[in-house]
Amino acid sequence: MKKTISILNDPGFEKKDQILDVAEALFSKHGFDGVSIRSLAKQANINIAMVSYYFGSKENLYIAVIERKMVTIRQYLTEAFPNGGNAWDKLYYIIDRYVDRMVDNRSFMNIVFTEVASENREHIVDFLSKRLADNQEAFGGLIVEGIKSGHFREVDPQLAIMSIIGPLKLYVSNPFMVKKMMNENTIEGCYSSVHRDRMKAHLKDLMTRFLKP
Amino acid sequence: MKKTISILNDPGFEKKDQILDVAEALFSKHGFDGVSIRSLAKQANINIAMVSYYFGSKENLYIAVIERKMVTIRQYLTEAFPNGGNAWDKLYYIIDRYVDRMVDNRSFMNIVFTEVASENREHIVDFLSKRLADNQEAFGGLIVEGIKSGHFREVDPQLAIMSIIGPLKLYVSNPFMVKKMMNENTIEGCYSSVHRDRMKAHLKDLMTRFLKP
DNA sequence: CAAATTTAAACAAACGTTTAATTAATGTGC
DNA sequence: GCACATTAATTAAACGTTTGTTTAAATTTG
Repeated sequence: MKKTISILNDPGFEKKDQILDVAEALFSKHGFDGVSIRSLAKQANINIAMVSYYFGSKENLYIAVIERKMVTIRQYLTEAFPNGGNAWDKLYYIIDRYVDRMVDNRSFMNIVFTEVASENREHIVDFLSKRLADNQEAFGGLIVEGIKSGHFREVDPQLAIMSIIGPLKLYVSNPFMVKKMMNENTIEGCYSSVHRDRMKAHLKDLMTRFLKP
Repeated sequence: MKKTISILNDPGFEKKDQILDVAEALFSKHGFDGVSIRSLAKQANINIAMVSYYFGSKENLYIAVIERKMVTIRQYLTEAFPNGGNAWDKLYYIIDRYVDRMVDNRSFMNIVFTEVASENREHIVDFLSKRLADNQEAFGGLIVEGIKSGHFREVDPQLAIMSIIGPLKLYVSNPFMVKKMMNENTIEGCYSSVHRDRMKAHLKDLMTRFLKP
């Protein structure tokens, strides 16, 4: 027995997480079908049988990758929203948080968007699209409120949401393109605090000009 | 021999194009590795050996899908640009055209973005990213010009480009999401002239507010 | 010792591709 | 226009690999 019997750790926690980390990165880059158990095992320095041992199957591993991050995403959603401030303050706040979350979880977000677009595994698609909808409603509700309170002009909330998520998704899911646009040599450089802040400032500026009456 | 020997048609033109049509749709939705020759042959109503017969290999078929559409894309780029009009007119014109092109070639654009993001096949990535860069420079040059002429305020051209392409890419590559947002039941409904025009109007509105001094 | 982990080997199924035989279409000489 | 040779198109079957998964033995751990 290698496992540490602890209330804090699941059995096999470290190795499972090590596999999940590699799996997330690979699934994000090459898609479900583009990742073989053997290549994954090689990169994670494990025997190919360990995937079945820990997760049962490749599809279960894929689901496990998603569910692990879903816990994090759910925490985001239940986080306390700042009470004070008007619609503008709330919008700026949520943009800041959203950029950080998307950048920090960009591998995962890639998997989510790809999975939802492919419509291959119905139950996963349903599950993920609900979570995406929750996220978008956070923006949507904010914009509707802002319009009601008179802080924002009357815009189509859904197009407003797309104007935030669109550029941000482009930023986190196309490092090759972004590298060129940002004049950076490494992928990490693209997501340094400099460019993050640049994106935050831009999205806030863009939405300010778009929403102000 | 079935082929019609004609200057207008390549030998086997119709069947090749029939295979390419199905291949483009499937590669777009499931990715290169997600498409098997057998499933493709079934959907295209051909024998599995026909892919090798016409294209040599699966990867060559993939390249053929890309190259076929590249001819169309190149035509777009060499099209005459309207001479009259100021920076605003040109911007509105190019947005209208770009939305139509992206929507009409959405399967292909999906393949392009996925391929560039995966960085799997270096020579294809290089080739495609150059074409993408050309497209983006069309926007970029326009914005820089507009700033110089005083029609636009001084913005970061690259972030401006991302603000156009981002929402548009979201629109054409996530029909599942868009179906919900647009309250449409079918994918075709999402790309009807109604929603196309809606997207055009929105992007023009968005950029107007973003760029006006 | 006993239970959990790790391993190498083997499994059937699916993969891309090739083969050899068959069918369909065209060109040629008359 | 017809028979025949030729070339192209199409097929079913088989090829060798790679796939995800399982097995049974070996190793590590408590």
